[in-house]
Amino acid sequence: MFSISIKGGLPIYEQLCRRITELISTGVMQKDEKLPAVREVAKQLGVNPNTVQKAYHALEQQGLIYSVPAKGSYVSSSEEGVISLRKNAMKNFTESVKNALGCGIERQALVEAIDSI
Amino acid sequence: MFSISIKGGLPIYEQLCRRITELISTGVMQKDEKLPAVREVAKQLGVNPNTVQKAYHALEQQGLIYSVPAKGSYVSSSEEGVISLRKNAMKNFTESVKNALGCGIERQALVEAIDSI
Amino acid sequence: MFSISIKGGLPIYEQLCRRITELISTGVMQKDEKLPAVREVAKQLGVNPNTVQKAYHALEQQGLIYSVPAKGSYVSSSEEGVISLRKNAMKNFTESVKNALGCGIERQALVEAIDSI
Amino acid sequence: MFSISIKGGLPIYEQLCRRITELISTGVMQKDEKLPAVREVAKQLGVNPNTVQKAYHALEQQGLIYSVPAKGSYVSSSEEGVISLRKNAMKNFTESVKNALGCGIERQALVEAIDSI
DNA sequence: GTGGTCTAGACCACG
DNA sequence: GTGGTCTAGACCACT
Repeated sequence: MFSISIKGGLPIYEQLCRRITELISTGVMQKDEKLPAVREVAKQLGVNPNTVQKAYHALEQQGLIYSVPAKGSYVSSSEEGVISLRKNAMKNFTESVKNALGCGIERQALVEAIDSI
Repeated sequence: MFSISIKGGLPIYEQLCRRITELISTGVMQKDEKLPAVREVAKQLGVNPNTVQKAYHALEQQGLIYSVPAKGSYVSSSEEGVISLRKNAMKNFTESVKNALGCGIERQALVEAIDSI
Repeated sequence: MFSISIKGGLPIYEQLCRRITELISTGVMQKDEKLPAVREVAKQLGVNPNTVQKAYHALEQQGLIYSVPAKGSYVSSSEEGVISLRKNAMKNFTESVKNALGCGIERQALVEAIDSI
Repeated sequence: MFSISIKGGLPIYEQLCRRITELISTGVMQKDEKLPAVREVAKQLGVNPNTVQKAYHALEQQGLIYSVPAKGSYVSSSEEGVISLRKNAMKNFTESVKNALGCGIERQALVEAIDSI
Protein backbone atom coordinates (compact mmCIF):
# COMPACT_ATOMS: atom_id res chain seq x y z
CA MET A 1 0.00 0.00 0.00
CA PHE A 2 2.70 2.43 0.97
CA SER A 3 6.26 2.31 -0.19
CA ILE A 4 9.28 3.87 1.43
CA SER A 5 12.92 4.22 0.50
CA ILE A 6 15.45 3.85 3.25
CA LYS A 7 17.94 6.04 1.47
CA GLY A 8 17.33 9.69 0.76
CA GLY A 9 18.06 10.78 4.29
CA LEU A 10 14.43 11.66 4.85
CA PRO A 11 13.09 10.13 8.08
CA ILE A 12 10.81 7.16 7.51
CA TYR A 13 7.93 8.75 9.40
CA GLU A 14 8.27 11.84 7.23
CA GLN A 15 8.06 9.75 4.09
CA LEU A 16 4.92 8.14 5.44
CA CYS A 17 3.38 11.52 6.24
CA ARG A 18 4.06 12.83 2.76
CA ARG A 19 2.80 9.71 1.05
CA ILE A 20 -0.46 9.69 3.01
CA THR A 21 -0.86 13.44 2.55
CA GLU A 22 -0.45 12.87 -1.17
CA LEU A 23 -3.06 10.12 -1.19
CA ILE A 24 -5.51 12.39 0.60
CA SER A 25 -4.86 15.51 -1.45
CA THR A 26 -5.21 13.63 -4.72
CA GLY A 27 -8.50 12.17 -3.62
CA VAL A 28 -7.29 8.58 -3.65
CA MET A 29 -8.32 8.34 -0.02
CA GLN A 30 -11.75 9.79 0.68
CA LYS A 31 -12.90 11.40 3.91
CA ASP A 32 -13.71 9.09 6.78
CA GLU A 33 -11.96 6.27 4.96
CA LYS A 34 -10.09 3.97 7.32
CA LEU A 35 -6.33 3.96 7.22
CA PRO A 36 -4.53 0.62 7.57
CA ALA A 37 -3.72 -0.28 11.17
CA VAL A 38 -0.46 0.92 12.65
CA ARG A 39 0.84 -2.59 13.15
CA GLU A 40 -0.21 -3.69 9.69
CA VAL A 41 1.67 -0.91 7.96
CA ALA A 42 4.67 -1.57 10.17
CA LYS A 43 4.71 -5.27 9.30
CA GLN A 44 4.25 -4.64 5.61
CA LEU A 45 7.08 -2.12 5.45
CA GLY A 46 9.35 -4.01 7.81
CA VAL A 47 9.37 -1.02 10.09
CA ASN A 48 8.81 -0.55 13.80
CA PRO A 49 5.20 0.14 14.86
CA ASN A 50 6.37 3.20 16.77
CA THR A 51 7.60 4.78 13.58
CA VAL A 52 4.23 4.39 11.90
CA GLN A 53 2.50 5.62 15.03
CA LYS A 54 4.65 8.71 14.94
CA ALA A 55 3.55 9.43 11.39
CA TYR A 56 -0.12 8.93 12.23
CA HIS A 57 0.23 11.14 15.27
CA ALA A 58 1.81 13.92 13.26
CA LEU A 59 -0.93 13.72 10.64
CA GLU A 60 -3.56 13.85 13.35
CA GLN A 61 -2.04 17.01 14.80
CA GLN A 62 -2.10 18.52 11.33
CA GLY A 63 -5.81 17.80 11.20
CA LEU A 64 -5.49 15.50 8.20
CA ILE A 65 -6.63 12.36 9.98
CA TYR A 66 -8.28 11.49 13.28
CA SER A 67 -7.62 8.47 15.44
CA VAL A 68 -10.19 6.61 17.49
CA PRO A 69 -8.54 4.45 20.15
CA ALA A 70 -9.37 0.79 19.75
CA LYS A 71 -11.13 1.52 16.45
CA GLY A 72 -8.66 2.84 13.94
CA SER A 73 -7.46 5.96 12.15
CA TYR A 74 -9.55 7.73 9.56
CA VAL A 75 -9.16 10.46 6.97
CA SER A 76 -10.41 13.69 8.46
CA SER A 77 -13.71 15.04 7.22
CA SER A 78 -12.45 17.38 4.57
CA GLU A 79 -13.22 20.63 6.38
CA GLU A 80 -10.09 20.71 8.51
CA GLY A 81 -8.17 18.49 6.16
CA VAL A 82 -8.32 20.76 3.13
CA ILE A 83 -7.53 23.81 5.24
CA SER A 84 -4.49 22.09 6.66
CA LEU A 85 -3.37 20.95 3.24
CA ARG A 86 -3.66 24.40 1.74
CA LYS A 87 -1.86 25.96 4.65
CA ASN A 88 0.99 23.53 4.21
CA ALA A 89 1.02 23.99 0.46
CA MET A 90 1.22 27.76 0.77
CA LYS A 91 4.07 27.42 3.23
CA ASN A 92 6.04 25.26 0.81
CA PHE A 93 5.19 27.61 -2.01
CA THR A 94 6.38 30.78 -0.33
CA GLU A 95 9.54 28.98 0.71
CA SER A 96 10.28 27.95 -2.86
CA VAL A 97 9.54 31.49 -4.04
CA LYS A 98 12.01 32.94 -1.57
CA ASN A 99 14.58 30.44 -2.73
CA ALA A 100 13.95 31.22 -6.38
CA LEU A 101 14.13 34.98 -5.84
CA GLY A 102 17.31 34.43 -3.85
CA CYS A 103 18.85 32.77 -6.93
CA GLY A 104 18.17 35.80 -9.05
CA ILE A 105 15.10 34.46 -10.84
CA GLU A 106 12.69 37.29 -11.60
CA ARG A 107 9.08 37.52 -10.56
CA GLN A 108 7.83 37.50 -14.10
CA ALA A 109 9.56 34.21 -14.80
CA LEU A 110 7.77 32.66 -11.82
CA VAL A 111 4.38 33.95 -12.92
CA GLU A 112 4.97 32.58 -16.41
CA ALA A 113 5.98 29.25 -14.90
CA ILE A 114 2.69 29.13 -13.02
CA ASP A 115 0.67 29.86 -16.13
CA SER A 116 2.48 27.19 -18.11
CA ILE A 117 1.31 24.43 -15.78
CA MET B 1 28.14 40.69 7.28
CA PHE B 2 26.24 37.49 7.75
CA SER B 3 23.44 36.91 10.20
CA ILE B 4 22.16 33.61 11.47
CA SER B 5 19.20 32.64 13.59
CA ILE B 6 19.84 29.87 16.03
CA LYS B 7 16.17 28.97 15.89
CA GLY B 8 14.43 27.32 13.01
CA GLY B 9 16.16 23.98 13.34
CA LEU B 10 18.21 24.62 10.24
CA PRO B 11 21.88 23.77 10.79
CA ILE B 12 24.06 26.81 11.06
CA TYR B 13 26.38 25.74 8.27
CA GLU B 14 23.31 25.34 6.03
CA GLN B 15 22.20 28.84 6.81
CA LEU B 16 25.65 30.12 5.94
CA CYS B 17 25.64 28.23 2.64
CA ARG B 18 22.26 29.67 1.69
CA ARG B 19 23.20 33.20 2.64
CA ILE B 20 26.44 33.14 0.67
CA THR B 21 24.71 31.45 -2.24
CA GLU B 22 22.15 34.22 -2.20
CA LEU B 23 24.81 36.92 -2.14
CA ILE B 24 26.56 35.36 -5.12
CA SER B 25 23.50 34.62 -7.22
CA THR B 26 22.09 38.10 -6.74
CA GLY B 27 25.35 39.67 -7.80
CA VAL B 28 26.09 41.31 -4.47
CA MET B 29 29.36 39.40 -4.43
CA GLN B 30 31.17 39.53 -7.76
CA LYS B 31 33.41 36.83 -9.19
CA ASP B 32 36.88 36.52 -7.70
CA GLU B 33 35.79 38.65 -4.78
CA LYS B 34 37.32 37.51 -1.51
CA LEU B 35 35.14 35.94 1.13
CA PRO B 36 35.76 36.94 4.75
CA ALA B 37 38.15 34.67 6.62
CA VAL B 38 36.75 31.62 8.36
CA ARG B 39 37.92 32.74 11.79
CA GLU B 40 36.56 36.23 11.30
CA VAL B 41 33.10 35.00 10.42
CA ALA B 42 33.20 32.54 13.28
CA LYS B 43 34.15 35.20 15.80
CA GLN B 44 31.57 37.63 14.51
CA LEU B 45 28.76 35.08 14.69
CA GLY B 46 29.93 33.47 17.91
CA VAL B 47 30.02 30.01 16.36
CA ASN B 48 32.65 27.36 16.06
CA PRO B 49 35.21 27.91 13.25
CA ASN B 50 34.65 24.32 12.19
CA THR B 51 31.07 25.21 11.35
CA VAL B 52 32.12 28.03 9.04
CA GLN B 53 34.80 25.85 7.50
CA LYS B 54 32.18 23.24 6.77
CA ALA B 55 30.03 25.76 4.95
CA TYR B 56 32.94 27.01 2.84
CA HIS B 57 33.92 23.46 2.02
CA ALA B 58 30.41 22.60 0.89
CA LEU B 59 30.26 25.68 -1.32
CA GLU B 60 33.62 24.78 -2.83
CA GLN B 61 32.37 21.34 -3.75
CA GLN B 62 29.38 22.95 -5.42
CA GLY B 63 31.77 24.99 -7.51
CA LEU B 64 30.47 28.29 -6.20
CA ILE B 65 33.72 29.32 -4.54
CA TYR B 66 37.34 28.25 -4.68
CA SER B 67 39.99 28.25 -1.99
CA VAL B 68 43.59 29.30 -2.26
CA PRO B 69 45.63 27.80 0.56
CA ALA B 70 47.07 30.40 2.90
CA LYS B 71 45.25 33.14 0.99
CA GLY B 72 41.55 32.70 1.42
CA SER B 73 38.34 31.78 -0.39
CA TYR B 74 37.02 33.55 -3.47
CA VAL B 75 33.84 33.61 -5.51
CA SER B 76 34.19 31.24 -8.43
CA SER B 77 34.27 32.74 -11.87
CA SER B 78 32.34 29.95 -13.49
CA GLU B 79 28.63 30.45 -13.84
CA GLU B 80 27.82 26.75 -13.83
CA GLY B 81 27.05 26.88 -10.17
CA VAL B 82 24.52 29.66 -10.46
CA ILE B 83 22.82 28.07 -13.46
CA SER B 84 22.55 24.79 -11.61
CA LEU B 85 21.10 26.57 -8.60
CA ARG B 86 18.47 28.32 -10.65
CA LYS B 87 17.51 25.10 -12.40
CA ASN B 88 17.06 23.42 -9.06
CA ALA B 89 15.08 26.35 -7.67
CA MET B 90 12.72 26.30 -10.65
CA LYS B 91 12.22 22.56 -10.22
CA ASN B 92 11.25 23.03 -6.57
CA PHE B 93 9.05 25.93 -7.52
CA THR B 94 7.05 24.11 -10.18
CA GLU B 95 6.68 21.17 -7.83
CA SER B 96 5.23 23.36 -5.09
CA VAL B 97 2.93 25.02 -7.62
CA LYS B 98 1.57 21.65 -8.72
CA ASN B 99 1.04 20.73 -5.11
CA ALA B 100 -0.74 24.00 -4.36
CA LEU B 101 -3.00 23.75 -7.41
CA GLY B 102 -3.78 20.15 -6.43
CA CYS B 103 -5.06 21.44 -3.08
CA GLY B 104 -7.49 23.78 -4.79
CA ILE B 105 -5.50 26.98 -4.37
CA GLU B 106 -6.11 29.33 -7.31
CA ARG B 107 -3.47 30.79 -9.58
CA GLN B 108 -4.32 34.31 -8.57
CA ALA B 109 -3.63 33.52 -4.93
CA LEU B 110 -0.18 32.23 -5.87
CA VAL B 111 0.63 35.31 -7.91
CA GLU B 112 -0.46 37.53 -5.05
CA ALA B 113 1.69 35.50 -2.67
CA ILE B 114 4.71 36.12 -4.90
CA ASP B 115 4.08 39.85 -5.00
CA SER B 116 3.71 40.03 -1.23
CA ILE B 117 7.24 38.75 -0.65
CA MET C 1 -32.03 9.96 22.39
CA PHE C 2 -28.30 10.04 22.91
CA SER C 3 -25.78 11.02 20.34
CA ILE C 4 -22.10 10.24 20.36
CA SER C 5 -19.23 11.37 18.21
CA ILE C 6 -16.70 8.73 17.44
CA LYS C 7 -14.08 11.43 17.07
CA GLY C 8 -12.53 13.40 19.86
CA GLY C 9 -10.64 10.53 21.42
CA LEU C 10 -13.03 10.46 24.36
CA PRO C 11 -14.13 6.88 25.17
CA ILE C 12 -17.69 6.19 24.15
CA TYR C 13 -18.75 5.13 27.65
CA GLU C 14 -17.38 8.40 28.97
CA GLN C 15 -19.43 10.34 26.47
CA LEU C 16 -22.50 8.42 27.56
CA CYS C 17 -21.81 9.13 31.21
CA ARG C 18 -21.44 12.84 30.54
CA ARG C 19 -24.54 13.04 28.40
CA ILE C 20 -26.70 11.25 30.94
CA THR C 21 -25.17 13.29 33.75
CA GLU C 22 -26.06 16.41 31.83
CA LEU C 23 -29.65 15.27 31.28
CA ILE C 24 -30.05 14.57 34.97
CA SER C 25 -28.37 17.67 36.32
CA THR C 26 -30.35 19.95 34.02
CA GLY C 27 -33.58 18.36 35.09
CA VAL C 28 -34.47 16.93 31.69
CA MET C 29 -34.61 13.53 33.34
CA GLN C 30 -36.52 13.57 36.60
CA LYS C 31 -35.90 11.35 39.60
CA ASP C 32 -37.10 7.77 39.33
CA GLU C 33 -37.50 8.20 35.59
CA LYS C 34 -36.55 5.08 33.69
CA LEU C 35 -33.46 5.09 31.55
CA PRO C 36 -33.66 3.39 28.13
CA ALA C 37 -32.60 -0.26 28.12
CA VAL C 38 -28.97 -1.06 27.60
CA ARG C 39 -29.61 -3.06 24.45
CA GLU C 40 -31.84 -0.39 23.00
CA VAL C 41 -29.24 2.33 23.44
CA ALA C 42 -26.57 0.05 22.07
CA LYS C 43 -28.59 -0.78 18.98
CA GLN C 44 -29.51 2.82 18.38
CA LEU C 45 -25.94 4.04 18.63
CA GLY C 46 -24.45 1.06 16.86
CA VAL C 47 -22.08 0.33 19.71
CA ASN C 48 -21.39 -2.73 21.81
CA PRO C 49 -23.90 -3.38 24.63
CA ASN C 50 -20.95 -3.84 26.97
CA THR C 51 -20.00 -0.24 26.37
CA VAL C 52 -23.43 1.01 27.43
CA GLN C 53 -23.48 -1.34 30.38
CA LYS C 54 -20.15 0.07 31.48
CA ALA C 55 -21.53 3.59 31.41
CA TYR C 56 -24.62 2.65 33.44
CA HIS C 57 -22.46 0.83 35.94
CA ALA C 58 -20.21 3.83 36.40
CA LEU C 59 -23.20 6.11 36.93
CA GLU C 60 -24.64 3.70 39.47
CA GLN C 61 -21.41 3.77 41.45
CA GLN C 62 -21.57 7.55 41.44
CA GLY C 63 -25.03 7.32 42.94
CA LEU C 64 -26.67 9.09 40.04
CA ILE C 65 -28.80 6.14 38.98
CA TYR C 66 -29.88 2.82 40.48
CA SER C 67 -30.58 -0.49 38.81
CA VAL C 68 -33.43 -2.89 39.51
CA PRO C 69 -32.54 -6.35 38.25
CA ALA C 70 -34.79 -7.52 35.45
CA LYS C 71 -36.57 -4.17 35.43
CA GLY C 72 -34.15 -1.48 34.31
CA SER C 73 -32.18 1.52 35.48
CA TYR C 74 -33.70 4.64 37.04
CA VAL C 75 -32.58 8.13 37.95
CA SER C 76 -31.59 8.20 41.59
CA SER C 77 -33.76 10.19 43.94
CA SER C 78 -30.88 11.36 46.06
CA GLU C 79 -29.42 14.72 45.22
CA GLU C 80 -26.00 13.91 46.58
CA GLY C 81 -24.79 13.03 43.13
CA VAL C 82 -25.79 16.32 41.59
CA ILE C 83 -24.33 18.30 44.46
CA SER C 84 -21.07 16.44 44.15
CA LEU C 85 -21.03 17.06 40.43
CA ARG C 86 -21.57 20.77 40.81
CA LYS C 87 -18.88 21.00 43.46
CA ASN C 88 -16.44 19.28 41.16
CA ALA C 89 -17.44 21.47 38.23
CA MET C 90 -16.89 24.63 40.26
CA LYS C 91 -13.50 23.37 41.34
CA ASN C 92 -12.45 22.80 37.74
CA PHE C 93 -13.88 26.15 36.80
CA THR C 94 -12.01 28.17 39.40
CA GLU C 95 -8.84 26.32 38.51
CA SER C 96 -9.18 27.21 34.84
CA VAL C 97 -9.92 30.81 35.79
CA LYS C 98 -6.76 31.04 37.86
CA ASN C 99 -4.82 29.59 34.96
CA ALA C 100 -6.34 32.03 32.49
CA LEU C 101 -5.69 35.04 34.71
CA GLY C 102 -2.14 33.82 35.20
CA CYS C 103 -1.66 33.99 31.43
CA GLY C 104 -2.70 37.61 31.32
CA ILE C 105 -6.25 37.10 30.08
CA GLU C 106 -8.55 39.76 31.50
CA ARG C 107 -11.71 39.16 33.51
CA GLN C 108 -13.86 40.84 30.93
CA ALA C 109 -12.69 38.43 28.24
CA LEU C 110 -13.70 35.51 30.44
CA VAL C 111 -17.15 36.93 31.11
CA GLU C 112 -17.65 37.50 27.40
CA ALA C 113 -16.55 33.95 26.72
CA ILE C 114 -19.18 32.67 29.13
CA ASP C 115 -21.91 34.71 27.49
CA SER C 116 -20.92 33.50 24.03
CA ILE C 117 -21.61 29.88 24.92
CA MET D 1 13.84 20.15 39.21
CA PHE D 2 10.69 18.50 37.99
CA SER D 3 8.62 16.03 39.92
CA ILE D 4 6.18 13.48 38.59
CA SER D 5 3.76 11.08 40.18
CA ILE D 6 3.41 7.69 38.59
CA LYS D 7 -0.10 7.26 39.83
CA GLY D 8 -2.93 9.47 38.70
CA GLY D 9 -3.31 7.81 35.33
CA LEU D 10 -1.99 10.88 33.56
CA PRO D 11 0.76 10.01 31.10
CA ILE D 12 4.21 10.95 32.29
CA TYR D 13 4.92 13.10 29.26
CA GLU D 14 1.67 14.97 29.89
CA GLN D 15 2.68 15.67 33.47
CA LEU D 16 5.98 17.01 32.22
CA CYS D 17 4.23 19.24 29.69
CA ARG D 18 1.95 20.69 32.33
CA ARG D 19 4.73 21.23 34.80
CA ILE D 20 6.93 23.03 32.31
CA THR D 21 3.98 25.02 31.00
CA GLU D 22 3.31 26.07 34.57
CA LEU D 23 6.90 27.11 35.12
CA ILE D 24 6.80 29.23 31.98
CA SER D 25 3.40 30.81 32.57
CA THR D 26 4.30 31.75 36.14
CA GLY D 27 7.48 33.39 34.98
CA VAL D 28 9.78 31.01 36.85
CA MET D 29 11.43 30.21 33.54
CA GLN D 30 12.21 33.28 31.47
CA LYS D 31 12.31 33.47 27.68
CA ASP D 32 15.35 31.98 25.97
CA GLU D 33 16.26 30.23 29.21
CA LYS D 34 17.73 26.79 28.62
CA LEU D 35 15.75 23.76 29.66
CA PRO D 36 17.63 20.84 31.22
CA ALA D 37 18.81 18.30 28.67
CA VAL D 38 16.50 15.47 27.71
CA ARG D 39 18.80 12.82 29.10
CA GLU D 40 19.38 14.73 32.29
CA VAL D 41 15.70 15.02 33.09
CA ALA D 42 15.21 11.37 32.20
CA LYS D 43 17.98 10.27 34.52
CA GLN D 44 16.80 12.48 37.35
CA LEU D 45 13.22 11.22 37.13
CA GLY D 46 14.17 7.63 36.46
CA VAL D 47 12.27 7.81 33.21
CA ASN D 48 13.12 6.86 29.66
CA PRO D 49 14.71 9.61 27.56
CA ASN D 50 12.09 9.04 24.87
CA THR D 51 9.36 10.04 27.26
CA VAL D 52 11.03 13.34 28.04
CA GLN D 53 11.72 13.88 24.38
CA LYS D 54 8.05 13.38 23.65
CA ALA D 55 7.14 16.08 26.15
CA TYR D 56 9.69 18.51 24.73
CA HIS D 57 8.49 17.80 21.21
CA ALA D 58 4.88 18.47 22.18
CA LEU D 59 5.82 21.73 23.85
CA GLU D 60 7.78 22.76 20.78
CA GLN D 61 4.78 22.17 18.54
CA GLN D 62 2.72 24.28 20.89
CA GLY D 63 5.21 27.07 20.38
CA LEU D 64 6.15 27.19 24.04
CA ILE D 65 9.76 26.13 23.57
CA TYR D 66 12.14 25.73 20.67
CA SER D 67 14.81 23.09 20.25
CA VAL D 68 18.17 23.58 18.62
CA PRO D 69 19.73 20.25 17.65
CA ALA D 70 23.05 19.67 19.32
CA LYS D 71 22.55 22.76 21.46
CA GLY D 72 19.54 22.34 23.70
CA SER D 73 15.96 23.36 24.22
CA TYR D 74 14.96 26.87 25.18
CA VAL D 75 11.88 28.73 26.37
CA SER D 76 10.27 30.37 23.38
CA SER D 77 10.59 34.16 23.04
CA SER D 78 7.40 35.17 24.67
CA GLU D 79 5.61 36.32 21.52
CA GLU D 80 4.45 32.91 20.42
CA GLY D 81 4.67 31.47 23.87
CA VAL D 82 2.13 33.77 25.49
CA ILE D 83 -0.24 33.44 22.56
CA SER D 84 -0.08 29.68 22.77
CA LEU D 85 -0.58 29.76 26.53
CA ARG D 86 -3.62 32.00 26.29
CA LYS D 87 -5.11 29.92 23.52
CA ASN D 88 -4.74 26.82 25.63
CA ALA D 89 -6.07 28.55 28.73
CA MET D 90 -9.16 29.76 26.90
CA LYS D 91 -9.76 26.27 25.59
CA ASN D 92 -9.65 24.82 29.09
CA PHE D 93 -11.82 27.65 30.34
CA THR D 94 -14.62 27.22 27.82
CA GLU D 95 -14.55 23.49 28.44
CA SER D 96 -14.99 23.98 32.16
CA VAL D 97 -17.78 26.51 31.53
CA LYS D 98 -19.66 24.04 29.35
CA ASN D 99 -19.24 21.44 32.04
CA ALA D 100 -20.47 23.78 34.75
CA LEU D 101 -23.48 24.89 32.72
CA GLY D 102 -24.22 21.25 31.99
CA CYS D 103 -24.43 20.63 35.74
CA GLY D 104 -27.07 23.30 36.12
CA ILE D 105 -24.81 26.01 37.53
CA GLU D 106 -26.02 29.42 36.41
CA ARG D 107 -24.04 32.02 34.52
CA GLN D 108 -24.26 34.52 37.31
CA ALA D 109 -22.67 32.10 39.74
CA LEU D 110 -19.73 31.68 37.37
CA VAL D 111 -19.27 35.42 36.95
CA GLU D 112 -19.34 35.87 40.72
CA ALA D 113 -16.79 33.09 41.07
CA ILE D 114 -14.47 34.93 38.68
CA ASP D 115 -14.79 38.19 40.60
CA SER D 116 -14.08 36.47 43.91
CA ILE D 117 -10.63 35.35 42.76
C1' DG E 1 -7.18 -6.35 17.48
C1' DT E 2 -6.88 -1.19 18.01
C1' DG E 3 -4.47 3.14 19.24
C1' DG E 4 -1.66 5.12 23.15
C1' DT E 5 2.07 5.00 26.19
C1' DC E 6 6.39 3.40 27.94
C1' DT E 7 11.06 1.08 28.50
C1' DA E 8 15.81 -0.10 27.09
C1' DG E 9 19.02 0.84 24.25
C1' DA E 10 21.09 2.27 19.72
C1' DC E 11 22.91 5.37 15.87
C1' DC E 12 23.33 9.82 13.59
C1' DA E 13 24.33 14.78 12.56
C1' DC E 14 25.69 18.68 14.74
C1' DG E 15 28.44 21.97 17.70
C1' DG F 1 27.07 16.20 24.95
C1' DT F 2 22.88 17.60 22.33
C1' DG F 3 18.40 16.78 20.02
C1' DG F 4 16.32 13.58 16.50
C1' DT F 5 15.24 9.20 14.83
C1' DC F 6 14.71 4.30 15.08
C1' DT F 7 14.27 -0.66 16.76
C1' DA F 8 12.40 -4.37 19.67
C1' DG F 9 9.23 -5.42 22.55
C1' DA F 10 5.90 -4.57 26.36
C1' DC F 11 1.47 -3.18 28.89
C1' DC F 12 -2.93 -0.80 29.06
C1' DA F 13 -7.77 0.70 28.06
C1' DC F 14 -11.17 0.17 24.91
C1' DT F 15 -14.25 -2.10 21.24
